Amino acid sequence: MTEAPRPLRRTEIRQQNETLILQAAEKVFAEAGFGGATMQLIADMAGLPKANLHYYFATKEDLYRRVVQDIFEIWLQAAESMDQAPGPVEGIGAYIEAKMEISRRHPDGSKVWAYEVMHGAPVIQDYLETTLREWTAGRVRLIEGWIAAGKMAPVDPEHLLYMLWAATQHYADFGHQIATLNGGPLTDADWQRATDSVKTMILRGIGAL
Amino acid sequence: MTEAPRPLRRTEIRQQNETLILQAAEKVFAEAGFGGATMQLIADMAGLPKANLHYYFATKEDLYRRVVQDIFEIWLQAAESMDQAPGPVEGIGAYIEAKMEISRRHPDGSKVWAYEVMHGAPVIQDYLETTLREWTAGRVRLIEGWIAAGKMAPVDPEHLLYMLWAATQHYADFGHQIATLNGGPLTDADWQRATDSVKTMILRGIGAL
DNA sequence: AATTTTCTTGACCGGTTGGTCAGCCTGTGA
DNA sequence: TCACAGGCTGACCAACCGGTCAAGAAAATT
Repeated sequence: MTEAPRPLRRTEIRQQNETLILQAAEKVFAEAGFGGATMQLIADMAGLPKANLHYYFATKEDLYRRVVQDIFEIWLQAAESMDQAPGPVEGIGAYIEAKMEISRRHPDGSKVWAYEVMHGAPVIQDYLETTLREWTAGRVRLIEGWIAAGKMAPVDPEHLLYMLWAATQHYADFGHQIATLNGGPLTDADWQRATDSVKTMILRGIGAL
Repeated sequence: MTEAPRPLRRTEIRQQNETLILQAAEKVFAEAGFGGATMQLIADMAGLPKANLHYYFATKEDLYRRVVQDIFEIWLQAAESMDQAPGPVEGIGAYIEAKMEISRRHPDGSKVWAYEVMHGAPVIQDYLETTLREWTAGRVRLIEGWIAAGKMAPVDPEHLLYMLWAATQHYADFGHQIATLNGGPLTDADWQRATDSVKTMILRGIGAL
């Protein structure tokens, strides 16, 4: 017997179904890519008829764009952990922890982002050229300040950022490969060890330890 | 006026067309993923009729599998640079250089590999479980030997390997993002600086410098 | 020169895709 | 209570997909 569904308000309905669809879409896009994903598959995963998806999201591209944008927001929030830190040990350490946590909690989102960038960023090119470029420039200045203050070795700030992104996102994007080599999904202890390893190697690599 | 095509031998024809198709396929699979790629697109890029593709490769999956396998071979060859090195500075240094060179020369291949692993490795799962696992186990022992000999800090060998893969392949898989932030494709000097940055940070990060 | 084998290709096919739409259902405000 | 706007969906469609095939062209073999 199914539980009696309490009547929902209009705004609730919209909110609920949009997030339901977005969650399903994130998963399907991560598993199959944009071209491999089908609206029918997303609909089935969301438990809704396909036509209902098109009521909330006009086209497949619109839906995909929303998924990518949502991920970008989460991704940018982690950046705040880097600011207002006295030095690289705290700032970069916190950033690594935040990014590793995202790789763990939102592996599908990370994959969709990777997929989008890998294929030339047809949807979020403007974000790369504006928001991401500005954010990067700001962190480069921050790192240069730390270097000038003698708090870390004179590494190239851009390539340090690339390494931070690469090392942390790798645990989401290549999670399947890691799990295979690990003999199964990473446990809590595995994730802790991974985070510690990345932090130790990078912080020592930039001469901050 | 077109140049008179010298008559080709059978083996030449087969060889020539197969590599022509494989090159086109690598590019298209990298740009669109397996699901987004179409045989028609690959055929157009190779300058052949679609039916001709199916003469050399029975199915789209067969063609895709060949592309992934070819990349895996190149990828494994770079591993040899790590062996027969007296210590981590030479071994890991050479490995980073080899992997960076692959990221530069075969960015499409790297993307197809990333795409394959990201989507659960449906085609090359057996390679991960056999060849890659054995290779990894061998390098873990190599690194453990270097640690025991006091040639580097006691880092977790697996996570060091993940960082090597992540940092180097990032320049291929996320090349578009890097080029955007860089204001254009990386020049020779940019690639040299990138390689040096990765080498310096990682080698210092594992206490080998 | 004749014959066999390999290679090439336009035309075609069943199945699937993203997207549409008319009509129905259901909260909401008067 | 009633009218209306927002939410829902089965049925449908043109376009496109991977793959097939028969018939012809070209090379190898006899």
